[in-house]
Amino acid sequence: MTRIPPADRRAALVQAALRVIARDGVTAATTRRIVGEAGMSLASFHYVFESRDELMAELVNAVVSSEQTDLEPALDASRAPIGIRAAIRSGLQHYFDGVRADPDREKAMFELTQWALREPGFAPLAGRQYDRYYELAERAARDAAALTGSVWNRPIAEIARLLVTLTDGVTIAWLVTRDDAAAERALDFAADALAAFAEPADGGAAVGSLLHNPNAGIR
Amino acid sequence: MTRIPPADRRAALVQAALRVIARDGVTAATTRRIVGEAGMSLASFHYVFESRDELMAELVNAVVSSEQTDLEPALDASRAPIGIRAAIRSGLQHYFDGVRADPDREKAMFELTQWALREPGFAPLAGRQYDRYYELAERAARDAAALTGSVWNRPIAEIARLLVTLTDGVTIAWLVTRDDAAAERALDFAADALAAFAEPADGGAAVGSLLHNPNAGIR
DNA sequence: GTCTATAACCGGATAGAC
DNA sequence: GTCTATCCGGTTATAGAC
Repeated sequence: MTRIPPADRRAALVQAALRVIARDGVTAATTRRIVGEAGMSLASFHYVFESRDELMAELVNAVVSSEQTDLEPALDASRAPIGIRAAIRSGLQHYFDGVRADPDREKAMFELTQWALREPGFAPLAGRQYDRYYELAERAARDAAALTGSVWNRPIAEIARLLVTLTDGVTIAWLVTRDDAAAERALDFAADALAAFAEPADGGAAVGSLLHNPNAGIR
Repeated sequence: MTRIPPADRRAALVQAALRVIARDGVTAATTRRIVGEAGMSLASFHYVFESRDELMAELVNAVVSSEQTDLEPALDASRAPIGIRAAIRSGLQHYFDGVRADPDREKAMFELTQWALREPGFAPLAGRQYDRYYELAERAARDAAALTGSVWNRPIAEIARLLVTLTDGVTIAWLVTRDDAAAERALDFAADALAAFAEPADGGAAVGSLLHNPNAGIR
């Protein structure tokens, strides 16, 4: 067959493995299934990868660095300025729409985390996966505040962790129950609770924060 | 060997499987490993179980019905009455202490859920697992309100779902990062946010709720 | 470099002796 | 009823032809 540069072959196998994992789970991602998905021979696999574990490590790294889980508020430049609560809620909705559009992908992310937690020597990979999540959440939190002229009154790293904690919880519950309405209510709750940690950037912040009604906007 | 009633043998195998899963994960729970753990022969397994799937189904059912994950506030009858926020926080701490005391068990619960979600025909089992969680959370929410003379101003089923969503998120984050301080902060956050959904049982509820400061008690 | 063929092993499940 | 021995398919990884 035509020769393929090893780097390209590795990348192709990682992508094939990701498709298999999304479709059938980490357990189903055997070397044979992966090379089948990639249209290669088994020997080609072991020509560019020492072992299945080596591929899995590269796969998690690829997932982590390409991860674009989107918590950014869906921006519409032409729209009127919105409050921080609406910005958070919009970002959460954006994320959740992604989950609903591709549940298998989300299931795969959880499976990869748990696989890494279980596989000896791979736990740090799960840590890096979550560091990346926190990084993305932090960016989203920063943008939401900037967009609405707000400031967070707690360290942004804490806000980011809460965001990930909440989205994880909502995602798992939805994957199990597929209850859209309950998920939306949980996102309302999350937006309300997080908005309580933001205040207007100008001086008159304290009063606004104190009087903020955490129930506002929950239907 | 000595004869063992089939029901006892089934139970013993389920318990052995649970130990293997907690120790080494669902993937490692092969029939051979399970019978090894139980000190039986492979044939004994297939004498009382049609297949490995049949054991797994019984195992999840056993887990679900014996599940005693404890979200109840740690009560001390001799202690002064406490507010709803403290009661919730105490229950969450109680739960989290359990997670920290036996992380493998918690990891196993997540793995079982994901295994069921993935295995054809077993998704309803994951649903029942979560129904049970919601049931336990609902009981805890009811008790916390009764204990503190409060009433929930939202359906208790919603409170229960939020509780499970929050504990799931906190648990996953902790299993990955092992960051105790961050978990405690998240539990503070959860207690504050949930307390906003409770009011004193007597008439003067509205004002108290409106003025409730969701940041109170977060260190 | 890429292939086919195979080694070496582990999985669930079963046959048949006792 | 419980055992040992075995079947058979699937797994990772490698050997060796081309």
